[in-house]
Amino acid sequence: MMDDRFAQQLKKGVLEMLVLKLICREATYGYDLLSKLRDGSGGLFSLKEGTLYPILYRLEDEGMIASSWTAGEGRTAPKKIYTATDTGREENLRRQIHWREFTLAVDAMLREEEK
Amino acid sequence: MMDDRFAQQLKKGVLEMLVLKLICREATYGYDLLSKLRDGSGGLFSLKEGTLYPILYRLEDEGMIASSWTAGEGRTAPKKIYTATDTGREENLRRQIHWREFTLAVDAMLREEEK
DNA sequence: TCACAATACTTAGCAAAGCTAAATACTAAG
DNA sequence: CTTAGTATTTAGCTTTGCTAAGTATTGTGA
Repeated sequence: MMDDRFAQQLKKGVLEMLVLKLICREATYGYDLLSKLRDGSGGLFSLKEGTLYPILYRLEDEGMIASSWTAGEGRTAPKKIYTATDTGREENLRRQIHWREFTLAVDAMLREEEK
Repeated sequence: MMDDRFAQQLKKGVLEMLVLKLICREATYGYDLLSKLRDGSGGLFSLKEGTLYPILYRLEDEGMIASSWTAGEGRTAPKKIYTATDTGREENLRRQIHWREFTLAVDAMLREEEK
């Protein structure tokens, strides 16, 4: 498993982008996001709660997402459901576009021929 | 010009990967790397010296690159020339492979259809 | 009933790396 | 001799992912 400093640093920014994207896709809560990130990335984004929750608080502070509590349906503890705001959806698009431009630029630099 | 927190964070790790790559391609020195990064990325990686030099010291500390001074040829100040070591070349390949896998995984998550 | 596992959220503190800013030094040109 | 261009060094800040530990609720099984 590759989980050295390099692998860790690459996630900076990307993680928050993915969380925002997932919430834009469908309103959901923290613990569920952990599974979605883990399963949707082939294990590459297997976060501990301590990594995810601060991201959610940050996104909420910045007005990208909004939260509301729901009583634990059936058998589980109460959940804090997060929904994307309009600001969040705009920012989500902006980030995806920038991510695209960014990776294109990096790939171009990596591709340049050896001398 | 997009240079907010998001844009900044995306560079984490990538910058060091690109610097190592450029030195693997051809032995060179700090100030020259600044131009190569700026020009090769369409201005996306327009670093100040204070960003680049710590990367070089880190790579040297870790044995990825080695340095030697050359007297300023012609009209300029002395230069510290960096050359990739065998370790550095191996690590360079490893990082490029990981970068590829990483971006593929992220792109796959971004692509998943909206509900 | 009562302990335990599963679900779910919170918080504190650390480490890594990019950023700004400023200082130093050498050479050529005016 | 002053200024501009080249080149390296260093200090200190900020953001964000990481580990680790803790709290609370509910259903299940001994």
